[in-house]
Amino acid sequence: MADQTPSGESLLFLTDEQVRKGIEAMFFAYRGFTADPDRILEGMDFGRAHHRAIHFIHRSPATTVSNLLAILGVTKQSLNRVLRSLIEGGLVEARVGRRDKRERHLHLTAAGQELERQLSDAQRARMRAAYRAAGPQAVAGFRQVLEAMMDPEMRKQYQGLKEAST
Amino acid sequence: MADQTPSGESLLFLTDEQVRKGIEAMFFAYRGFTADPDRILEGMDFGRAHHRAIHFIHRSPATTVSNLLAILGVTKQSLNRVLRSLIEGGLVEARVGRRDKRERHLHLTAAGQELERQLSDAQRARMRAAYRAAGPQAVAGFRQVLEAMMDPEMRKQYQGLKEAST
DNA sequence: TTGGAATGTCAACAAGCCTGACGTAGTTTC
DNA sequence: GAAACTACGTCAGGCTTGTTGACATTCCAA
Repeated sequence: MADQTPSGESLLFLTDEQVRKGIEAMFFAYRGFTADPDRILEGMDFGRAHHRAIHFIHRSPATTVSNLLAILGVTKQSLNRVLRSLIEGGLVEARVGRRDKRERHLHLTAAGQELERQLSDAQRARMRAAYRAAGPQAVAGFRQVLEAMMDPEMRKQYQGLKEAST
Repeated sequence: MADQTPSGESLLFLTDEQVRKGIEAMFFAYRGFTADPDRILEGMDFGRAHHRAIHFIHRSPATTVSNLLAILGVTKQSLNRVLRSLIEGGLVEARVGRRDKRERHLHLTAAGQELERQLSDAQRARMRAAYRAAGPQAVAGFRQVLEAMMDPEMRKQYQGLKEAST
């Protein structure tokens, strides 16, 4: 574990310095990415964790707790706290499963949908502005690199959501 | 899928659904992005916050606490705790400013440099693999979109670091 | 020299995540 | 129908990272 000489991988097309620049870009961009929803949520009793839950419940209505667990990658205790406050706040409804009564199927209430819209409008606006500034080709590259950066299981989750209807 | 009524901004070239997909890509990719350093740090007494501090001290040696504050976007009290443990751990050295004795100039010790290399090697390896998988053109797009996504002040910080030598 | 601004430190607390242990209800297996 | 397993919830306690408030030191300018 030593050499820094531009041997091996470095020859491809990028120096360590360029890669490092990409790392910093991720750091700063992620801050921007979360800034708008965070601003909206502050003052309410909710935070980023609640936003994530709302996002994926919206995306996959009637999803179960354990499904959400797998997507979010947190412990059930942690998710449970979030879910409980969302349910108490009247944003999420947990319906007992018909086929399997152990399961809870999660749905956004009207208020939940409204907050979801507010949050994702803000986040989408920034995203869209960035897309517009960078152009369609850049967007394709952006998505490609991000996808390649995911852990394999995460990539599956991500791709699985693509046509999550059915 | 759903409606997608191409009203308003959607006319540009992307549906809401496509933008949403980009949002999820950011979420999952950021998890991968931090996974390797997190794994290395766990077990040590340090965490992600320490990694960030180490990264930017490495990047801009002799930087001051308030400079680091501006880059990291946390409160000075929060940064101070991180810095203190890094100093106690012998990874960072804080030298009192010569011109202005109120300032502390931050440097990595040999041990600090070693950890930095270990962390950034891991992170760069993933980044480089993603870059390689996606190709040079995708990388350019990736960087363009991320840059456009930053808050303006963050973008300045980011670009200011480009040739941070002098 | 006195007072304000800049810089950094200490103490206390909150949010959000974690592990571990346990409880409950429903389902499956034998 | 009993035992084992599954999905979910909860209590207790801990860690990291963030926050605010109060304070010390240093510099500079009136």
